[in-house]
Amino acid sequence: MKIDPDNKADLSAQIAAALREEIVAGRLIVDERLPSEAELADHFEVSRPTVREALKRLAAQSLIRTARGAFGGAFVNRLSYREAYGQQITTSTLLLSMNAISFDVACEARFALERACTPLAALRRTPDTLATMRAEIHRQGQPGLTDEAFCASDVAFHRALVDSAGNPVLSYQLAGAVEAMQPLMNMITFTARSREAIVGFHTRIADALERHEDGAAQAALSELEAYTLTLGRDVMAARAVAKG
Amino acid sequence: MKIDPDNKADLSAQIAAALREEIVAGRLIVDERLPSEAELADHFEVSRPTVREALKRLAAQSLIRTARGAFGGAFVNRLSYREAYGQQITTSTLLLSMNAISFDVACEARFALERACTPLAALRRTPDTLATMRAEIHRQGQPGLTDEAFCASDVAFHRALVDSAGNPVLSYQLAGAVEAMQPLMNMITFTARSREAIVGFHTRIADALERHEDGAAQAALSELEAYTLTLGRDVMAARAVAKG
DNA sequence: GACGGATAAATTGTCAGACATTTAAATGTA
DNA sequence: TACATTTAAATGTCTGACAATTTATCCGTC
Repeated sequence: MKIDPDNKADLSAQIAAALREEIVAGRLIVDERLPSEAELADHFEVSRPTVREALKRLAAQSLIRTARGAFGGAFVNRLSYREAYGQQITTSTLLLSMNAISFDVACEARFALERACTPLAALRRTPDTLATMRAEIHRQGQPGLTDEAFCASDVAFHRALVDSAGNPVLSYQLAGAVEAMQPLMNMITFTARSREAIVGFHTRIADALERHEDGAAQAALSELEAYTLTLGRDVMAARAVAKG
Repeated sequence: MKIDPDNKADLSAQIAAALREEIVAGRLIVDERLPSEAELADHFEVSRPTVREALKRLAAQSLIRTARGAFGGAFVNRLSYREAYGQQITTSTLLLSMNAISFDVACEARFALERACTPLAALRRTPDTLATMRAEIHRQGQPGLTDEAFCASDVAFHRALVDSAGNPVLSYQLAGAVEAMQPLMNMITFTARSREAIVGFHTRIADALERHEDGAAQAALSELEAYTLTLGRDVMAARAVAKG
């Protein structure tokens, strides 16, 4: 574990980078215990608060976990799908909200990614994932459903669609993307009018997957994309009018 | 900005969560300055080191940046594509390396994602992205190329393919995925034998995109996937023999 | 010998105060 | 006005201490 030259950057950032490199390169393996804060401070020739700041940086990325008490300390954390999800959703959400991504671009990316799943989903969809999709479709048809609940159900449906592909790596990549784009999508589903149409598309998708028909699923997804795009443009136009 | 109840979790984690929520919810906007460390310590009724640990957690996620000096402080950071890339690659790489993802699953996910790009890439590929792909293909054919350089060129080619789709959100999602999976892929391209075949597939893909033929590009990608899968299984089998 | 509770040790979490460093604005001077 | 100096505000770092937590060990009792 190498030391820091006369770098001008923050010491805690340098130390965090050094430890991160050890972990990423596999020289510190999962569940291995890092030296104690005092030992690290001694090794890097800095004070304990500086070491602690470095460790907190790693903890923020879920690279380590800490335990107090004797035989406690910092341990290399096995990054779970769940934690990775959270990281990705936070990153993607902020990236989209902070960079003025146009609705069209986000929409295109989202549906392109989802269409990547349908060939596998048509092949491998299980009674379980189909039941989940049907349940969400049914919920989306309930009259008393709030807008928030409808949007949440929408996310759950698409997540089930992605999970149908039976590939956890794919699920990880896409669930984050779909969830991050949901805030952008929400504004357009906030009308009772469009719910019926969306339920129709969802039903077509579920039906197609149940019949193992990839083509039909892709077609339904593409039409849903086109419909979403139209609604989005209408909303944008309405906003422009309201503003001007 | 709410305070912390009698929670047992670390104070710095709680404070970081509170500030993160402010940023994600948009109540702290880009380039807005956070209160100084002393003011935050006063507000949350904790010491300055504790506040600093919280701020370092946010800095690790690129949510804030800090500047020293008068009128310095912590500012909400505009998350750039570049930073988001880095986050995603780190997360994805660790997720894959720490969770015993099978080669087949990773391979399937990667090519499924790439095939999601070809319809758009066939439509929008530019002379620029085509030239990049051709240049990388040429490099991959050089006899003296090291294995590391070949793998790097392979990544660059696939990245150009993704960029051809002309959708930055898609590029962000996929470049991270492709790059994270590269270490898994590397072991199988470490044979001179397979280079020629891979160059052939790459050429077919570039040709297909140049002719705006999505179907041919998808076919070439699928064959490359099948070939990669075969090579991977051979390597695995050879390893099993060597071990047993 | 076995069990249970007090004790000790190690480690992280938190605090207080101080000093160093950096940066930009304010001030003073030619 | 232009330039150098001072000043103030903020982050970066250090020292030392204490609190809280957890495990292992020791010891007495049954």
